[in-house]
Parts: sequence; C-alpha cells; structure tokens
Amino acid sequence: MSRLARVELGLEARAHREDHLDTRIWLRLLACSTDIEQAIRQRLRQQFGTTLSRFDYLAQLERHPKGLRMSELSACLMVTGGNVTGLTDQLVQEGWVQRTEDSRDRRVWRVRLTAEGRRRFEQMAAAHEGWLRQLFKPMQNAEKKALYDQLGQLRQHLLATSDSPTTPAAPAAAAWPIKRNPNPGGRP
Amino acid sequence: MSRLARVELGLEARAHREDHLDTRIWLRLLACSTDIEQAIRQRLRQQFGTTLSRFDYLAQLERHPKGLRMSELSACLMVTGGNVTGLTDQLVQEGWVQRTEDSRDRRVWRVRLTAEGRRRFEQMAAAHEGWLRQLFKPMQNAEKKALYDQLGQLRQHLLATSDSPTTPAAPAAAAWPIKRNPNPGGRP
DNA sequence: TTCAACTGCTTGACTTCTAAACTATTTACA
DNA sequence: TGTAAATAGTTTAGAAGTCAAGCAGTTGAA
Repeated sequence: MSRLARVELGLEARAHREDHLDTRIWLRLLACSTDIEQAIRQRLRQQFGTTLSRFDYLAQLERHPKGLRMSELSACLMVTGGNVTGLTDQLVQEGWVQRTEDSRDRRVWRVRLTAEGRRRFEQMAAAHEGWLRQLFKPMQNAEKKALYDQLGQLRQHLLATSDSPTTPAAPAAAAWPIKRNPNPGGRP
Repeated sequence: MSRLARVELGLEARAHREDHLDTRIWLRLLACSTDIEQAIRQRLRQQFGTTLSRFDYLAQLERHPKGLRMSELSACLMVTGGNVTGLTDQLVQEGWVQRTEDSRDRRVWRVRLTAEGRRRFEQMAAAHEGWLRQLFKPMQNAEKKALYDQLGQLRQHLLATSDSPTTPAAPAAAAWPIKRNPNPGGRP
C-alpha cells in the first residue's frame, strides 16, 4: 500500500467494506472535520500567532456585543468552565477582552471584547472566511447547499436524540475489568 | 436567550446570517462532529475505561494484522509522531499491542495487536457500532446515503486542494504584530 | 432570620496533543 | 569509501482540555 494511498484515507481508513453505513458516515465526517480543523489551526498560528480555541472564543464574543457570562461561553464553546476561566485569563492579560462585574449578581462575570480585541478579531475573521472559501472552492454551489442541508438534518436528529431519555447515561456500574486507575482527572 | 436555545446551537451559534455558505457549512460540520465525538468519548470512558485516541489507534491495527510502522500510524491517525510514541508506550505496557523490530531497517518499529488486545478491541468495536446506530437512528436511510456521498465529495475536494501548490503554506514572514512568544513549542 | 441547598466561577492535578529539537540509522553520490 | 542528506522514531516544553473539589454569593423555606 503506497504512502499516498494511506495518507489520502487518513482516519477514514478505519472503515471496512462490511461496516455499517452509520460507522462509515461517522469516520468520513470526522476525517473531513479534522482536515479542515488542521488547515485552519495551522493558518491561525502561522499568520496570526493564535489558536483555534481563542478564535472560537472571540467569535462568540463578537456575536454578543453586550458580553457573555462565563457559563454562557462555556455552553456556546462546548467546553468546561475551568477551560473558559483559563482562556479568559489569557485574553484579558493580552488585552483582547475585559471582565466586568454584574451589578445584580456578584458571582457572575460578564466578558466582552475590548475595542482592540474587536479590531484584531475582525482581521482574523476576514482571513478565516477567505481560507474556507479556498478550501471549499472546488465544490459546486448546489453541492454545498445540499451538504449544508444534510448536516442540518443530522444536527437536528443528534440534538433530539441526546435530549431523549433513551440515551443510556451509563450502565449501573463501570463495565470494564479490574483497572487501577481508569482516568484520574484526565480527558476522557 | 434561554439556556436550551444556546446549548442547542453550540459552536454553530458562531454563524451569522450574513456569513458565507462556506463558513456556515464548516461551523455546522464542526458542531456535528463535536457532538458525536463527545458522545463516543463519554461512552468509551464510562463503559470501557478507555479513550477515543486509543480506540482509533487499535482500530487501525485491527485493519492491518501484519502490523504498522509508527510513521504509518501517525499518518492514518492524523496525529504527530510524538503522540504515536506516547500512545504506543501506554498500550504496550497494558498489553494491548506489541512492538517488533524490522529486520530490514533497524530504525523502524512494527506495531501489532496482541491476541488479548484484539479480543478486547472487538468487544469495544461492537459497542461502538451500536452507539453509532443509536445516534443515527432518527435519520432515514436515503438521507444517510446522501450525506455519505456529500461528505465523500467534500473529502475528495479537500484532499485535492491540500495537495495542490495553490495552498499558501505561509506568507513570507509572520504577519501578526509584535508578540513576545507566539507559540513556543506549543499546540497551534 | 437563619441555614441548607444551589449556582457561578476558580483552582489543582492530570491527560492528550503539538511543534521543534534531538538521536540513530539508512541512502545517495562524489 | 566517506560523508551529507534524508528518514524513523523519541524527547521535551507547553497549550488546551478534563474532572472534581472548593469558595463566595444567592435563594428559599422553616
């Protein structure tokens, strides 16, 4: 098997002909997502010296000029609160965002872009859009629309399923054999 | 804005009505991918005490009974070599895989599943397939096929684009303003 | 009014992954 | 043959993420 052939498959190489369509869709989706993500990460780093997480963070703030609470950011970004605290500390220190107190509830922080942060983010966002245009250039417009709709349907279904009580949170007890230290304080 | 509404949007909330279709596709793709990934990670951890990276790693080996080199794994998994070294060390220590020397080239390691590793992986793979079946259950078969094909086209295009010389690796010099420590040895 | 339960955020210990520098081996070629 | 370049893998420092415990502030019911 040539190197090229393997590289061209990437994560999708896991798919077997006998695999269910569900599995094949997932592997293909993941491969596409990883491809694009790596391309974006690399460009953000090389051209702006920043990371995708920070970009995502700033993008959410740009959508909400009045600012967001930490917990709202956590939900939007689909990451834990601890992570948001860390990102916020960095971005505050570098002058992209500012924390302001909420007069009604002294536990909450409201985070918003600084003028400088907004200015700089807008540059990145323009570049970001250009990169995506380039990545998707070979696709026909009709293809794109179709893909966008298909993904929309998938997302609807996923959200419906995850909310339903049919999703088993976990079996009564951990089901794997004797293991000293499954995952202490670590990422899943 | 209610919590539910926000959570339901997640990463996709970044999309504005005026954004280009390309951007909107990407955000939707990423949201779908993240949703599924988190579901799978959670189940792997809770039910098998393992991680998605390890599962992916083992899945590649299962496809290749004769074993793979570290560099081949790195390409298949779309991760860096250093990462493969670490994962291999762990899995060898836990008895899932074994390193064997290559008689032709003393630099290379050939990694393969142990019998125990294969046995245990097969259990996980069966569960994995079940989870995906569950996640995709609400989707019609025709929808799934359409999505699978659309993603296939996208991937083709992405691979074609990334190979082409039109992709600018980086501008002549780093383009962001004065920054003491852009990203020393860190993740992008 | 007071105290227990809840909420919003932070902290701390830990894992995963990356990029870049490094070591060891093989290959190409003058 | 001898040496430079290329290749395979490892090491290292640090970013980014997780979970769980902890603290301060808020809420609500006796």
